[in-house]
Amino acid sequence: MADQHATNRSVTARALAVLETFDMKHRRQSLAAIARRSNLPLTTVHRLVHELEKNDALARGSDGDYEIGSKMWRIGLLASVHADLREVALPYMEDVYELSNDAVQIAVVDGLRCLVVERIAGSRTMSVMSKPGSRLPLHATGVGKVLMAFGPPELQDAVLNSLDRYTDTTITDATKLRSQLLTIKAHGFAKTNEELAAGATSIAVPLWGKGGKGGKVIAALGIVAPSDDVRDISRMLPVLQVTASALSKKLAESGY
Amino acid sequence: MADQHATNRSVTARALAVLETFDMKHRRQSLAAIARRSNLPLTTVHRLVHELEKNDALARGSDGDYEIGSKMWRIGLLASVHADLREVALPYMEDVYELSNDAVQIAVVDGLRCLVVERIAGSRTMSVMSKPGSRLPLHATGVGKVLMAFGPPELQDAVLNSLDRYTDTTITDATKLRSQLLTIKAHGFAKTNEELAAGATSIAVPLWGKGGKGGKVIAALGIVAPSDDVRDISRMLPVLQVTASALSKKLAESGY
DNA sequence: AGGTGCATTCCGAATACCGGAAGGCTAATA
DNA sequence: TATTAGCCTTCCGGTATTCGGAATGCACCT
Repeated sequence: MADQHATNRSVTARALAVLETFDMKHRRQSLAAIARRSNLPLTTVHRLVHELEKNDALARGSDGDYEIGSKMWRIGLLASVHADLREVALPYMEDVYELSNDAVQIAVVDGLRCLVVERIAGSRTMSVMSKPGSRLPLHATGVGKVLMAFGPPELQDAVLNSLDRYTDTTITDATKLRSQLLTIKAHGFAKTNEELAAGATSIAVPLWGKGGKGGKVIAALGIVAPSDDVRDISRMLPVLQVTASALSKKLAESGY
Repeated sequence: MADQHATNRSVTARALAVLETFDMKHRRQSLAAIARRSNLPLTTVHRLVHELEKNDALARGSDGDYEIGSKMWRIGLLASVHADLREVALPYMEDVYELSNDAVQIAVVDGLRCLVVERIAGSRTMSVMSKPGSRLPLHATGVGKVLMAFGPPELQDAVLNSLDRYTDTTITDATKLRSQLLTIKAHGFAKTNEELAAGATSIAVPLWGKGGKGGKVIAALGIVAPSDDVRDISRMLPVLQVTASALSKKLAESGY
């Protein structure tokens, strides 16, 4: 199984595969590294990478390594998550941060993961895990569980089908999680306790698009706090709910 | 002349051409619109767009229109302008903003234009022209003139070769601009007065990478203010210079 | 009912892409 | 200095992939 790569992939798909070998941990890569990570023959990558470089999609550092070019950046800014969601949500997130002083984040569903669209936090806060652009597991984060709970059944089934473990409190039992999702949907918020990383709790609520609570959940808003904090993270629930309600309206206005 | 398009372009180039038809004014486009704007046959675009959609590079709205997908956004965040420059510069820019209350921006050279990497400004400030990701002319902006003045001669020649006019004070005389560039290089800063848009002045200074003032200029930091402001924009020069110096060191540290 | 604009499917022909093989380069090894 | 082990690059013949015109089906005007 596992995508026998190479053949049977269009040029476009291969080119994208090349671009996808880049991530936060691999911002600069040698030609050979790209070839390895993309499962493509070296010569093929060589050709593709040159083509991409010629078109400013990749840039080449002085040491010969490749990196994502500025054209990719410019194009990426036009994505809806950025231009529509992030742009509108940021001021609201700042309001929440003022009150909580814990990391505030907003996320959407992306495939079977949860894509962090924006995150604000004090300089010292928590893991590097959830930078904007990170893709976290749906079942082990507050925002993720909200997105699952309010998402389509197909999504739930697919995710429930393979629940990776990250800590010893990660919920990996499908039945248990499924019932938790029902509770979340009923109560309108989700909590996690050290399910992704030790020492971190989180709480999250849904953001609704056009049609308000009758419509669809388009994103989730949540905060992450150290689990040894004497203040209970639940105290922030009302703030999150009020903010989510205001933000939802705003998002609906701007066409979401 | 003028790229007879179509033939003689690789698949990769065509795919990128498709992506490039998107910009701030065209965030969502129909298939036909993409075809028109990319100068590619409709069927060809149809195929490419499908391929891109299948790979999450494009997404399709409910109305059938296409938009840039989240994958593009994620990849774009890895670009050096974003992850290295913007990330480091932002706090410094905020300091400047505190003091000036005018739009603060940072830009790099991108081809024959000047790419706005980040900009902070009060909600009411100036043109929409310079959002992050915008590509402004080099010869009619403060940051642009700095980048030209300290840039390689080839860049200067190329730009001086066609100086578009935007206002009646835009400098379109190559000789005049060339001498101004010398002054800028000597004094270490550039000013503009309504050269890109009526009612706006600007002032800008260079940011140096590794090697300090002996090294290369990697970006420019500037502020834009209404030209009818009673306070002279030049009062901010010292602040810009001090900030630029501190920021340059920081950039050098983080490998720039 | 005819016209315009858009999206989609089909298919034969052409060509742009594939990727193995071979050579050149710079370090590290012996 | 010879030897290995990386990496990057160029070459080239064969074929799989892409190309795009033509034709169809919409939905919306007039």
